[in-house]
Amino acid sequence: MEPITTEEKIIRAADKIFTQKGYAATRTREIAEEAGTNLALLNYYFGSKEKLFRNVVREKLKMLLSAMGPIASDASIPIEEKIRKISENYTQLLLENEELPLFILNEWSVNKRLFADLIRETRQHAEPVIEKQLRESGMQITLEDLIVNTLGMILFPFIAKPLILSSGLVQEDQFTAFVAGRKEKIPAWIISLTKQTVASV
Amino acid sequence: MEPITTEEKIIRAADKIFTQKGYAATRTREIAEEAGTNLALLNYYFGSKEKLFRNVVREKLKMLLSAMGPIASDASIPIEEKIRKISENYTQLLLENEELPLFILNEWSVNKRLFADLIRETRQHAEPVIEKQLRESGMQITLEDLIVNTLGMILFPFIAKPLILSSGLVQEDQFTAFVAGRKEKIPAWIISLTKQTVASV
DNA sequence: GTCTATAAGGGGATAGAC
DNA sequence: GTCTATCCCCTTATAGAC
Repeated sequence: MEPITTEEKIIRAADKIFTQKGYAATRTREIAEEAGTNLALLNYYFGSKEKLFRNVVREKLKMLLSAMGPIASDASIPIEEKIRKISENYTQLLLENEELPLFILNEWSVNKRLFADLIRETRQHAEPVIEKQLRESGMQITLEDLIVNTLGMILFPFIAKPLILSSGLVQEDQFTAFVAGRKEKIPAWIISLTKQTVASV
Repeated sequence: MEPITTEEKIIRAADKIFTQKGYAATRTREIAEEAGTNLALLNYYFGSKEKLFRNVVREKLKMLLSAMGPIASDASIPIEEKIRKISENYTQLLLENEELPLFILNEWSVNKRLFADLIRETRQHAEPVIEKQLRESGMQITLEDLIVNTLGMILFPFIAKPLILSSGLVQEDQFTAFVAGRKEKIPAWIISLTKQTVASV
């Protein structure tokens, strides 16, 4: 077991505070305090608040995309199995990082340039693979809708957690069970809505 | 046509800047400039940045909830019709206020106390009504899953818009058509997944 | 009601001792 | 590598003239 370096302590503190409060509301002094050190060392190691933030976001974004990319772009995995695995992986990841999706999506909307840079490093290009599998499977849904529905079902409970709790729809101590339960249901739901024929109005 | 008062100009400017940047990143000077006035008047009318923010959030939250509440809590509307109307209303509202859901959900997660206060003023209590309709309809889904799935399908494209555009899944100039198309499909999707029987694994 | 000028404090960053 | 002290700009808020 390596001792934790000061640099690592700062990264972990930054991770925690930035993810909780977002870039703008975060004070570098608070990160330093959380890390058990001081402001000068933060700048000594990372140069500036912004550089430290880029560091954190890069890791978080990688975390978020790597729970999906390798599975989605593997042509040997059938599409139903992909949905099952992604639902499982993501829910697991998010249960350990509940603030992750809202943090990433919000910072993304505020700072599109930063993410445009980072996404170029990380892209997986799974779309053509799934597109092909989708055509061959005869599913009644477009690629865009399939992906948006799947991600929405998985991510939305975490994004809207305060609303869900405030409304009393789910009790705080049952939230984990709620999303864990959903991760089993989501694949079946997604399959069922790809069997949808033209709706009678 | 009434002339727009200074107070109203400030509110509109605050609405725009807060919604775009969030509370922490917003500078009161920028709101004043956007309103074509100055910092002193902002404090003359609203007392402080925070009070102005509460004002904006109250209206935005009301806007978000009123697109759903009155329909959801009306026991005379069948459940399928509710889903159809809510999908229609929300999508329309969000097309005119794309940043609304991410703004509200993000500020909510940062400042739970503020929203706890505001939600008490605005609550609709539609859950018991829908719960009853759900039991009588024989749909194979829980109330929580029905609501989370429906809201997720409607809201998620707007929340994840930068991700959806960056991935190339939808082109910028087709985003409106994408979500407008979804608002017709969502009711059918939701119905289809409530017909889901126990999945064979 | 509206403005200019300024107070008071917080924020990120750095100098320089150890 | 680590710390304390400090710089200096920017922010919110207010005083006071008009």
